[in-house]
Parts: sequence; C-alpha cells; structure tokens
Amino acid sequence: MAEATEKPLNFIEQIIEDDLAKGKNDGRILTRFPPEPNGYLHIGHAKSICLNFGVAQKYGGKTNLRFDDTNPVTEETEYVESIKADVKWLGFEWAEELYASDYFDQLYEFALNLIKKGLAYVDDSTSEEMAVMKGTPTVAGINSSYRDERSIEENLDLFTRMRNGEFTEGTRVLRAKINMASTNMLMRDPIIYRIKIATHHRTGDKWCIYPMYDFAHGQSDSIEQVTHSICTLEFVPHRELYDWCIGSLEIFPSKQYEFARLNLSYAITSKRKLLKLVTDNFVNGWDDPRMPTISGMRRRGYTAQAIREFCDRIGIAKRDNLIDVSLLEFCVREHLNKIATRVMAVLDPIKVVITNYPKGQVEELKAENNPEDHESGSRIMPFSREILIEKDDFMENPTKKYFRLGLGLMVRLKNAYIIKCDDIVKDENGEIIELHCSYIENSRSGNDTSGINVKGTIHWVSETQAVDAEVRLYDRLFKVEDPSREDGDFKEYLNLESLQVITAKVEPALKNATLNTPYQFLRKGYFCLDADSTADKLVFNKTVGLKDTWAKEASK
RNA sequence: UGACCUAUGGUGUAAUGGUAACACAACUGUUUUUGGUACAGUCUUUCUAGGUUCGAAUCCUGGUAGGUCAACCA
Repeated sequence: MAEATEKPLNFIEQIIEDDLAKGKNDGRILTRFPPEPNGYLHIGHAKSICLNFGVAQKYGGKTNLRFDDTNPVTEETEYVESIKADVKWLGFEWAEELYASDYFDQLYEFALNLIKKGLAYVDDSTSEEMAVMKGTPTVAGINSSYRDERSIEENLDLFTRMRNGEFTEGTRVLRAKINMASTNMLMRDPIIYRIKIATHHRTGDKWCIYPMYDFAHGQSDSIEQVTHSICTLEFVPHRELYDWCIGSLEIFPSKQYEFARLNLSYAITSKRKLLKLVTDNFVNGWDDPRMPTISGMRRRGYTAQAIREFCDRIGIAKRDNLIDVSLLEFCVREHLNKIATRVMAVLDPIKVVITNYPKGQVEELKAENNPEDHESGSRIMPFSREILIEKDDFMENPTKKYFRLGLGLMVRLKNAYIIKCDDIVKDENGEIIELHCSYIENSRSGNDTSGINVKGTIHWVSETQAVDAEVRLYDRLFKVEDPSREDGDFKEYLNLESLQVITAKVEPALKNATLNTPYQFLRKGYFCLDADSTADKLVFNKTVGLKDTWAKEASK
C-alpha cells in the first residue's frame, strides 16, 4: 500500500519526538497504564490505553501495566482480573505487570528519607483542623504547630510507631513540609502517609499505613524508570508535587504530561457513578451491554478494532471535549460491515401466505453470507408457502415514497421471489392478521426471467422452519447529552427504556450461532449472541442499528 | 476574588509565522436484490480588542468564556 500523507502528530508524540531528537534517556521510551483496581475499565480508559501503548509501540518503547493500589479499602482482585482481561482484549501487551503495592517497602524508605532531610513531619491534627489550617485558594494556609516543633528524631520515632500499628486510624499522618502559602493547594504540606487498618488485596495485613497517591505515583514511575507518565488534565496541579517528590528524593526524573479525558455524549465515564449503576441495579452488572465499560461494549458486540479506531479518530489534545457517540457507532458499523455474516431475522412479524405456492413445498434458496467479503460463501434458507415479514414492511395505504409491500404492490423477497399483495385479512377489531400474496414464479433470485423490476427488497423467514430468539434491544442509557453537567442526581437522567426485550423469528441457520461472531440481521442492524444463550434458547444483543435513511424520511 | 489549564464549522481533530483542512453529523444525488455498503457532491469554521510582523489560527498583552484545585480518594 502506498504511504499515505504522513499523519500529523498529537502533542504527546511531538514531545516524544523532541525528546528523541535530543537523545533524552538514550532514546528509551517507557510509558505505563496505571489503573486503580476499584472498578471496571471504560471507554475513557480505552483512550488512555491506546495512547500509552500506542506511542510506546510507535517509538519502539514499552508499556507497563501498573495497578495503583494504595487504597486497600476500595480495591479488589476481581477488578485486577477484569482490567487485565480488558487490556488484552483491546489488543495490547504490557511489558510488565506491576503494582504500586510492590513498592510499599521502598516507598516507606522514601518517607524516612524525607523525614531525615527535614522535609516531612508527623502531624497529630484532626482532619478538620488541617482543613481549616489549609486555607482557601485565595487565602494562604497557616503552619501546623507540629510542623516545626518536632525534631527529625521525634518524627522518625512517631512515623515508625505509625507503621508498627501503635496509633489508631485518623490520629496521625505524615506530611510533606513544603509551603502552606503556595497558590497550589496541593503544595500546602500534603499528607503523604495515612494510617488505615485494612486488609490489602495483595499485601494483606502487612501494612497499617499506606502512601497517598501523590507519594506513590511519581515514585512508582521513577522506580520503573518510566520516561513519559501520561495522565489526564485533572492531574495538572499534581505535577508540581510530582516533580517536588522526585526532586527531593533525587531519583529518576520521570516526567508527567496531561491530556484531556474523553467525554462521550449520552454516557458517563465516572467509575464512581458507574459503580452506583451496578450496585443500585439500574443495569445488570459492569458488563451490561448498555454500559460504556470495555466489558459492556464487548458483550454488546463492539469490536476491539472498532474501539481502537475510535480512539485514534478522536485525537489527543488538552481541550475539554464531548465526543458524539455517533462517531463510536460509525466506527463499530464500519468494522462490522466488513466482517458480519448476513442473516435474516424478523423482529416484529406478520404472516404472509403465498396463495399460489404449493402447500407443503419447501424450497432451499441460496443466500450470500456477506456481499463485502466474497470469500464468505453462502448458506441455504428454506422458503415455503407461509412466511413471516416485518410488520412495518407493509403499509395498507402506502405513501408515494414507500416502496415496500402494499395492497396491490410488489416487493422482492431477498434471495427469493417477487410477491404481490392481493388481499389483507383482518380480525374483528380491524387488526391485520395476515396478508395474502401471490408470487411470480420465474422471478427467483439468480434466475429471474420475469423482467419485472421492483424498487423494494425485504427480508423474511419461513414460518415453520423459523426459530424463536430473545432479542435485547438497547437504547442510550441517558436521556441527556451530557449527564455529568446536569444539576442534581445523575440517575434522574437515566433513560428507563434503554432495554427492550422481544422475541424474534430468525432463520434456522442461526441455531448454530456462536459467541463472538458478529451478525447482521439484514436491514435491521448488527447483533451478536449473548452468553445467556442456552442450547434451547437463543439470546441476541443488538450491537448497533444500520444507518436508516428511511426512518428519517418516514418521521418527516 | 488566587493559581493553573484551555479556546478553530453542529461535534472532534489538524495546519508547528506563509492558500484554514480532515473525519463524524446533517443534507443532495448516483449505484444497489439490505432505504445498508460504495461513489459523487453540498453545508458550516480561527472567542474578543489591541500589539509584533512583509505576513498571525499560530507569537505578545488585556478582556471574555469554559475547566481544574481547598479527600487521611486515585
């Protein structure tokens, strides 16, 4: 393939190329993806994963997967496992699997080191007292009385005893001695170690003090010799502290860079809120197909390739953004169109009797599996006198632009015959219960000598051979474009009709449907088999609909 | 009444002092045994006021708007 015009670099890549040009770190590039194992990964993490692993790949570097597990209260092994599975599924391989908790001993030494340098002290103030002394963004804080009165020896002694479990939670913390008057609130003597009597998912009960994020993250980067520590914009104010810790400890100078996190329309990307949806049963677990989690999207039938393409298209910048979910759906359709097996499924059936077709006759018709992929072959579909078509493919009084079935009108049954509607059968309430049609005998697909041209082609299934399938139709989880910006409880903006379960009639070939195979239900959308399927009950998820210009026209 | 970050079509992202472009969305057509796909096209842009410069989306200053920061969370 000819080399396309060079893709412009995002600002992170520019920084890396500049560093490379300057010979920084001898050309070594090491990034890291550092999730806290307190929830499942979502589409926002996918952006970060693609960025971190992507730039490393591009510049011959490596990426570590590091779990930022410094708060034992919220973290669980279940999350660790799901995160690893999701990163792998997305298609990335980490150089090393690491844990901030691997560094607890080292981090403790770092704290001791700071104390010895007179750069950290034990504070006995309550959190309320500390909050007051901290000041506000416009008013400088004041020094704690413990700040200068305690000697290095006393601080060393107290911190050691904190570690030994001699004090109860909340009674003492270790603080960095920086500047209570800094305009950066994070520099006003931040807490770097706190007492937590909790069992850690990896270190068990070994520790009763745990480092805070700011005392663990930069140092972990430094220990691993991460060259480019890429995080989201909310950490910009942390950078000064990140650099202060590394500078004070005189360790490898990893550098932090920040990009704008992804916001997706009609969705939320807050682990805390997603957790709430799960625990309050608004959805059926983290992998509910309506969730913007990687596991949810996977279950819904989104492909890793589509998600990677999406992350690539949204770009990397420092501006707050709200990406239209239609771009994600575009990427999903774009991929699925190329690989999905076409099948026929009638979601909302109405019966059609082909009155001039012999009773009891079953004909086997050939159906193409994928017009986009000529290697994909074909399959056989049974055709008979009684078939089912989609209710909205018939209109008693069709408008001019409607070119499906109407009384006296003709349509092509995909891969089969042209039929004409002769009669409408209604019940006592005037509801249409079936249609009587006649077929044009010499109009069979691939063998059409009728010379008749019809504008519409519709899908169908043969009634006796069709199989029942539960089909789960999903709509957006939220009613508003940007739920995170609305006032009040975000749950008020949930779309309570986001899940619709129906029973559809699908062609018999689908009895052999397999997990992870994308299907296109012809003219309806992309669907995939759900793990809830059993030998005698098929369950499909709707991944995404086809682009539907008729629906737009019809709603005018 | 602070510090920091940001400002380019409806939404995103490029243009790295030298012709504002690409994608999505929206809208038209053409092709089509999927009202899909493909193809062709239309639409709509540099927050504002100054300054530097032969030349500014880009550099500087002021303003405006949005975001972030006062967890023993990450």
